Amino acid sequence: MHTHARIMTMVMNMQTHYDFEQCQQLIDERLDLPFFRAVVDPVRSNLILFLASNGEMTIGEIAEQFPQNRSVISRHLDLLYRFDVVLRRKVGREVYYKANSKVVATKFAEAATNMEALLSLSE
Amino acid sequence: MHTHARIMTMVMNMQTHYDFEQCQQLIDERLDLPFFRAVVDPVRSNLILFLASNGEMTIGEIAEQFPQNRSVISRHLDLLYRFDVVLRRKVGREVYYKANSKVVATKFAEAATNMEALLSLSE
DNA sequence: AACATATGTGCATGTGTGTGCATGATTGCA
DNA sequence: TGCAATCATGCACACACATGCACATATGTT
Repeated sequence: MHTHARIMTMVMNMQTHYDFEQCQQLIDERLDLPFFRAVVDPVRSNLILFLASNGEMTIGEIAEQFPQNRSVISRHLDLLYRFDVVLRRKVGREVYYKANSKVVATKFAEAATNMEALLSLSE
Repeated sequence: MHTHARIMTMVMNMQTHYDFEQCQQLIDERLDLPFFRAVVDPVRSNLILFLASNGEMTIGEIAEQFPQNRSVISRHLDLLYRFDVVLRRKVGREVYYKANSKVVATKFAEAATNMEALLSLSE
């Protein structure tokens, strides 16, 4: 085994014992909980995919396709907007929403990478 | 551009308009919402990292390090166990828990891949 | 058997949030 | 200006769930 590879393995398996506070901070830095709590929801995840596949639509058009009330859809979309998950623009009295797929995909990819790194502490 | 590459691009960008029901089913198949709703929680995500870094511990030992009551920690761990996020074994009257890091990392990686594929419907 | 320790569980409480209705605000149109 | 359409928001209600206490259960010890 090469020296370089051995060192890399040591670094990767460096076993650290984090206490509660350290875990708190690491999770906070590497896992965007508010984002995931917004996305990992039956209605909102459905909305994201729906917008990603159907393109830009108004709140009214979207709400027609969902069992929830229009005001409920409006609030869900507003929440997703605050997390940059969807984009919106106002045209007259209508508000058009569309998925911000890149952000969602990136967030999931980042989380996967970070969790992989965080949990691979061996032991 | 090669014919093969052109076809791949077409497939990847094939634009499909899913209705509510189809989105519901696709999300259900490709995003394990119950799993993420279990993991994406301030206390439970902390527990996972804590166990991943500190190795196997009893409920009492774990609870000493957390602000929550021991019974609360017990219930959180039991929930994580039901999603295969942690492993446990009973030794005498003590219950030892440890992180099932592989499952967590795999789930996040799968979700990232699936979301990337689901949301890359162009448009 | 009697007691101590570790954990599970029933219960009450508080908090967050999803939901729909009613209403207000904004914009377009006649 | 008056009216209709679209959306935002205040409000009440329901429900899920996190929490801690008290107690039950299981196991070890004397």
